[in-house]
Amino acid sequence: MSKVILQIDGNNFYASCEQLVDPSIKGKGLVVLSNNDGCIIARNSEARKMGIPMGQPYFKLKNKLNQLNINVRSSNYELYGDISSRLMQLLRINCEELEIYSIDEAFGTIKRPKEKCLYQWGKNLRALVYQNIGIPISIGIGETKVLSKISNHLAKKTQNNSGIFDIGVIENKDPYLNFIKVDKVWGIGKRMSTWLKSKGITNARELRDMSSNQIKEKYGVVGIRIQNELKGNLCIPVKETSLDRKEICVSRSFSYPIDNLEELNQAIIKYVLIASSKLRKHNQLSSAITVFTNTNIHSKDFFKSEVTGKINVPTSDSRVMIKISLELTQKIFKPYRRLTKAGVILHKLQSNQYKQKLLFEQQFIKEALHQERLNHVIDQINNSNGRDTINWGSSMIEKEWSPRRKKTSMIKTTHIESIPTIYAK
DNA sequence: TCTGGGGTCCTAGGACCC
DNA sequence: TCTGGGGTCCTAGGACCC
Repeated sequence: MSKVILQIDGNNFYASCEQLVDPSIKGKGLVVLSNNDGCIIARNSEARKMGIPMGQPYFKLKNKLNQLNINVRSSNYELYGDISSRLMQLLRINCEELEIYSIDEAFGTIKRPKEKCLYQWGKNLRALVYQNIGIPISIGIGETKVLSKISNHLAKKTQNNSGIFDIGVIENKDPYLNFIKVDKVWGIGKRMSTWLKSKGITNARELRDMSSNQIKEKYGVVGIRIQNELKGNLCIPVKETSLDRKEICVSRSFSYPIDNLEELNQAIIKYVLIASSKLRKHNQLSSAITVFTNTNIHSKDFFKSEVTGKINVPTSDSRVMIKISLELTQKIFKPYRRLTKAGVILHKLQSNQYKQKLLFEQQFIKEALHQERLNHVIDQINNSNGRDTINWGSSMIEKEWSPRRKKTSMIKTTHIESIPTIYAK
């Protein structure tokens, strides 16, 4: 029995979720837009067949989408997050280890019984997920993460595998690796693939067989690991997902450019509140904050500015973080710039289990505990009644610059009042 | 007119130490 | 003109991912 790596993902995940809650759009073209209705970030297979590309700005394709009668949805992360956690729960039961890699993707491990192909096992899991969650998945199986990724790709690309591919039982992988373009290999991005192509390396098989010295010289351990994984040597282990994040980032584009400090302050406060409540949800504390802002990245005089500040005593207290962030915001702000985006990042996160004891006067401790309880109560109210039900006064100002989301599916799986009504005939 | 958001990991180089 | 050698730790930024 040998351990194999699984790579499992939801097919066209966001689009599948939208179709799940609105079956009337099944079989028709569908695209999902990014925040601010900016870009196309997901499309179903019908839209793909009609030639709708990924990542393109919505305004450029609006007419085409209309002509082709393709449905459009703003992204509804609350819905996708809920479907995702149901999916991951089910996968966790069916794998030995599970690493949740992103909202729609996980790596897992299971034991392979004596060189046996796991096709039937995968087929059963796929059916189970479809029956219980209602979305289609693809399963790639291989000796390493990089190979299981390639397997998953093959599962999607080849017709007769019906969403499952097991490259682990294939002795001569060359024909399959020849088929995978080098820039499709997991870990090879724009820069590396440009360099590889200049060296005459165009597919995964050639990357596997090229001189490792050459890779090492240019890309160090990162490059070598990818090559080794292609050879079947496990270098990037599956690590069971801990919920301890290393950073928390909250950023948004504005619906229109802003150029004054007040509006920037309001935005930053709002993002700090979201970030700090995430932090508390994970029982973590932060000891450094970055605030940043920038103008349109596509404009000629692109401007960006960021600054990081330390927090002396690690905290998850909204009030403390707002105070520090506003000082930082002063520093990043420059007048007469048309700012289109801003955000905050919390760094150096630690578990609040080891919270530094505040060895100061009784009064100080009392105040801190008080504040902790207040934050907790605010979180509870917002969690059960929706974000922004109750919040700090400074964040309640009317925000015209808030991102646009005009086409959100109203149905959610996390609010009882949004559950659709079904009438029996 | 309009071009997303949230992460991880690695490395080079600076600050500081003896 | 010449200006040690070796560590560690931290940070900023690059590259990549979905």
